[in-house]
Amino acid sequence: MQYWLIKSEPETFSWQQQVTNKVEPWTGVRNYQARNNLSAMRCGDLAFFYHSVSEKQIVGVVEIVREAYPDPTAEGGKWVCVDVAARGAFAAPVSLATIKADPALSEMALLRQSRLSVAPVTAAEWAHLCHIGHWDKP
DNA sequence: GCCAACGTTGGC
DNA sequence: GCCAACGTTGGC
Repeated sequence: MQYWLIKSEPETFSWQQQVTNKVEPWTGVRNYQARNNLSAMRCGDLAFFYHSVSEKQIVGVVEIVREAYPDPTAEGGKWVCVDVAARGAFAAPVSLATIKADPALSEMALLRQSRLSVAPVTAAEWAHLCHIGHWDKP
């Protein structure tokens, strides 16, 4: 069981759309490190859904429901995508400013490598963020 | 294989 | 809108 953080610009694909669609293919990743992270995801893994650019906050949680397969939006089968399903919104979205200000989260991949759109999250970071985001589902 | 030029992401 | 941090491309 691993934890992740996936980014989306809300103007491109938002949490609200994720909730409406329920299951969504996470396509469009064109970065090798992010692709490696996608490939390492397993069914049942959980990921934070982060709104980048205009909001810069974690807004909800998704579950990986289909492991890496060729991204239909890419030519040549070079890139992969996974399917994710909405598992619930953060009652209190956690902003990037909050994450930056929290010593317990200072080592997050999100901060260390801001351009990485699919990043790993440690179990400790996950538990801490769920706590301050008031997300108490299993 | 190196590196300058260019493009993209994402925070400010 | 600007800029820092990366990543990619292409000339040498």
